[in-house]
Amino acid sequence: MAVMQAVVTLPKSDPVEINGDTPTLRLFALLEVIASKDQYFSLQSLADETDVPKPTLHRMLQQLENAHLLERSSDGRQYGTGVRLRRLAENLLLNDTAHGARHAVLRNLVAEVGESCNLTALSGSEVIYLDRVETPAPLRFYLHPGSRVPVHCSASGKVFLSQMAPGQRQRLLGNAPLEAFTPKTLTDLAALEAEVRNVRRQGFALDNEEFLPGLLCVAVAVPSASGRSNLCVAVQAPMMRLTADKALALLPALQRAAAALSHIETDATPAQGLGAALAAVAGA
Amino acid sequence: MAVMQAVVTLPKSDPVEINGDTPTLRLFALLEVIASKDQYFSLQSLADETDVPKPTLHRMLQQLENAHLLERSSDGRQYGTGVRLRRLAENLLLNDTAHGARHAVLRNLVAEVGESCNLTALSGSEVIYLDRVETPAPLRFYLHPGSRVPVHCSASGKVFLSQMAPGQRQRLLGNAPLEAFTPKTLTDLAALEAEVRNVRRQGFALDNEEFLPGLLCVAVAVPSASGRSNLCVAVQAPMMRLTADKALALLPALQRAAAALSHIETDATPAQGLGAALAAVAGA
DNA sequence: ACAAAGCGTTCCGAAAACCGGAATTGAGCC
DNA sequence: GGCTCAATTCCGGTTTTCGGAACGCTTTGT
Repeated sequence: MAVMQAVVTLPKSDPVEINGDTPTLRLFALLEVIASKDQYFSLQSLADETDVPKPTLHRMLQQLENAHLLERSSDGRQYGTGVRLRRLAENLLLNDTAHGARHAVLRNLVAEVGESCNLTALSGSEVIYLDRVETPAPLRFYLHPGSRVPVHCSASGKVFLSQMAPGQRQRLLGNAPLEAFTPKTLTDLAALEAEVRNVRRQGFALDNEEFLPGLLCVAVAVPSASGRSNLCVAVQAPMMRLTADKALALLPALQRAAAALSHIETDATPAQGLGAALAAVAGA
Repeated sequence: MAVMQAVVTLPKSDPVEINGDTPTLRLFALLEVIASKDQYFSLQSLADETDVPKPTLHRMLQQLENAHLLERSSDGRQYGTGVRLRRLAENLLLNDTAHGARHAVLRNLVAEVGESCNLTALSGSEVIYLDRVETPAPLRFYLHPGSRVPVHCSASGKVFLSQMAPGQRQRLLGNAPLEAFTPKTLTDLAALEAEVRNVRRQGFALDNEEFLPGLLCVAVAVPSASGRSNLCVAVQAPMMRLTADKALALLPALQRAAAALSHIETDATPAQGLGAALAAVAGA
């Protein structure tokens, strides 16, 4: 990362273009800027970093607020995401039409490792299961797609935490106690922080009976261009079949699947569209 | 007009409104319809279920496709979500930790008091439910997030009123008569004024069947630096389970939750200057 | 206490984007 | 070829958007 300098004056960062040939697309570009923030923001701060005229920005934000896509802290100076926008985002990820391609990758992975695999995302303060494929083995833990699990005691959750800035992580965890689901659940903030640092270093996370007794789980992030991903692939199995040692041996397969999923996310070009994604899967 | 005879044709399901006062909002409404689909769709199928004229729909979809928000299969007949839209959805959820943290506090509070809890804000002349967590008990009053309630007959509303300057309060209430929802609703301006003064003195507000018969509700303000926060936490329950006496016993828990929420708000606020950023770095 | 600065908000005429009925093109099917 | 159904283009009337300038409110500085 860049060296911190004590430059007291304005950071005066790059302009951050709000492009788009139509008003609507400009609005989307604005939303993308907003989506990249992990803090509330003011009209002025946006005006500073986008060189969109203030009245224009005001109108845009007002429009989004009226539609409940954004919310405003009622002193009128801070904006944040609204209910409707969050719901839209969740539905998009859940009903994703690239779902089929991803599902194929998961199915493949299950065939290779022989245990149930999940695709997860972070939503609010919980991990949500976007998709999953079951092991053929008769003994299994079943968590159906769409269900949610706390961040602090799931492998995927710990991966997400490991990608956050310290402040953001603190905000998410600091205000509610860490609920214990099993004796092995990490309920101490310092211990969790250490574990998270560990996860960041090794690039994967383990859940060793921290959520359900007898359940072991390994997760890796699906790489994304930005370096911060909101998708994880994970294997899970009863400890009876999968010990921590054996789980580590599955990492290469997991990482291969993660890479394939990453391609699905980025590869699709308008010219070839869905075909390309499907072909990529077939090649895997 | 001819007599209709061969009415054998289409089931003609419900229209599915695409509302919105501006072109952009109409486009969002369309995206919401799309986001609810779990498979590819054609222009025609959308036209059938939304009664938006085909050329209009075509233009909208084209616009979204050009912006890579949607993708189209190479034969041009099937649409699906695009890379950019998925990334937007992921980023939105990924960075929305403020909301996640607030939700966690609410969940916690519900676990403690055993009744449904809400987070509310003043929006215009009404109280809006920002978020809520349900009691596990089977008997409940359900008001979903995003719904609105009048100020004069809700606990949160009275808290908001109690923080206003007299002139502001008068402006808000003076224009329309106070609608009576139950026999207990305060419809007299002087009575309401007295109640509000009461609320300010004691620091919390009670709604004793003033909005819905059988519903009791207690609210406290989430403290803010400015001294006038427009965020409230509230517990609500059927009087059958929660009498006014018992409700008072929950106040300490409520206030603790309010304090926690207050921290989240200030943490997630960019504030003035570098303070927040430096604090975050120091936390590393 | 008063002035200055910063921020959100409102105004309004010019310019751009949107709308959708009607007509056109292009596949796929008797 | 003739027919059907879907996607696409046309185009002029209507609705939105745009943003410089000016206005108020609050905070900051002296």
